[in-house]
Amino acid sequence: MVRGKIQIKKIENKTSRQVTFSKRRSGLFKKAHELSVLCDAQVAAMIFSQKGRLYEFANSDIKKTIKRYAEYKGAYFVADSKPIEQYVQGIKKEMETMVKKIEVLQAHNRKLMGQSLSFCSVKELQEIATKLEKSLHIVRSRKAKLYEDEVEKLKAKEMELKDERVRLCARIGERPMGMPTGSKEKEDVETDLFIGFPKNRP
Amino acid sequence: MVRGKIQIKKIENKTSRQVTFSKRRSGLFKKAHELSVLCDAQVAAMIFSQKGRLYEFANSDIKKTIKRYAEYKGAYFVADSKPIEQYVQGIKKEMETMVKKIEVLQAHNRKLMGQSLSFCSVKELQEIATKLEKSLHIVRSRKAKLYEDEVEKLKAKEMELKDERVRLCARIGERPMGMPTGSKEKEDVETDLFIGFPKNRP
DNA sequence: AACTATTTATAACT
DNA sequence: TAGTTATAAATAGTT
Repeated sequence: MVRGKIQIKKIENKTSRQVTFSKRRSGLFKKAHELSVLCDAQVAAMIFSQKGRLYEFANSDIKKTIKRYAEYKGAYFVADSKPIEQYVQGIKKEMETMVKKIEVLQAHNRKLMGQSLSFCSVKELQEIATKLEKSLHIVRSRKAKLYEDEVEKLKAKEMELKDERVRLCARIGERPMGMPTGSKEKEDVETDLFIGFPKNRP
Repeated sequence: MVRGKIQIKKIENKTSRQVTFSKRRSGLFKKAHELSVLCDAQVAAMIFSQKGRLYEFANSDIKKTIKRYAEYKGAYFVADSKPIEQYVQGIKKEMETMVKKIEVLQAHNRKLMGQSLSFCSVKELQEIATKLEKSLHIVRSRKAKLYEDEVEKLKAKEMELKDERVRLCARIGERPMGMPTGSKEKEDVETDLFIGFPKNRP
């Protein structure tokens, strides 16, 4: 039984403090629940016991409530929560690496393009020149190869067309005529109609 | 006066709902305070009214309590709080841009180095060759200029040294002797000590 | 965890 | 919004 009103100050007896914690905690959560239902409010409560154990109540998703709280308050206070912080740090490091990579590539590019040579030594210039010569050689070879291939292809096509012509002439004139243009006259003559004795007969 | 126990369900009358909200809210916070003091616990509570107004209680810094809660729970749930989310989004976009930039630079570099030319057209190859020729020309000119400068410098130095020699000789031999090496023998002869009659005297 | 005397909270009203 | 009061609800100390 309650003998009188209690003072609101820390309960020194460990056992009764734990008991009171348990009772009042459930009382608090009950009240919180009733408030949320009766008044259609969004309520969240979190309690850490002395031992560090967490007890929580929320009528809706507590994370949403905390987020809403964060937005209401400006949200920055969660900025340094560790995992995100580490994540952002990781990204930043990656970015630095990228920036350096870009700088190196740009420098190399500039030199290959004949820019920013003011501080190059003769040796360095010689190296660049050698690189450029090699590249130029490769590019020219490649270009030459492409031309060569093209010529090959055209030749092949030409051959194909000639064959076709032979075949077609064979079908029309009943015998092949795969000769170059020069021989055409002769053939024309030979296939002309002729009345009377031929001139070249004895 | 209380006529009987009430049902825990939403109070439909707006006015009494607001009154009850106000009373029970303060009751809840009072209980929360008492719990925190009596049992030495860390307590935080947040309530959003129907109108969206925030009421909060915490015996210590509420932000610390929420942080502790976040750590206890794994902290990821705050990852998409808007400002950080936006920040991270911004960084990611920047990274994508960088990645693209690197790819472009690398592709350009490769071509300038005579690599990955397999899918280049003749026209493209010609453009690359032209670039390389220009670069090579610039690099060679630069190299030539450096050599030229070097030669200039050496010539200047030579002149300086000659002048110096003239000046020194003038001080030692009391008259200038800025002649090339060929005249040296003669001067040596003339300044040698000589005992007896000179040969070239009549 | 259950009991219960008493305090505390609060619903209905002013 | 604040005060009053009858009554419900919570709970301190105990078993």
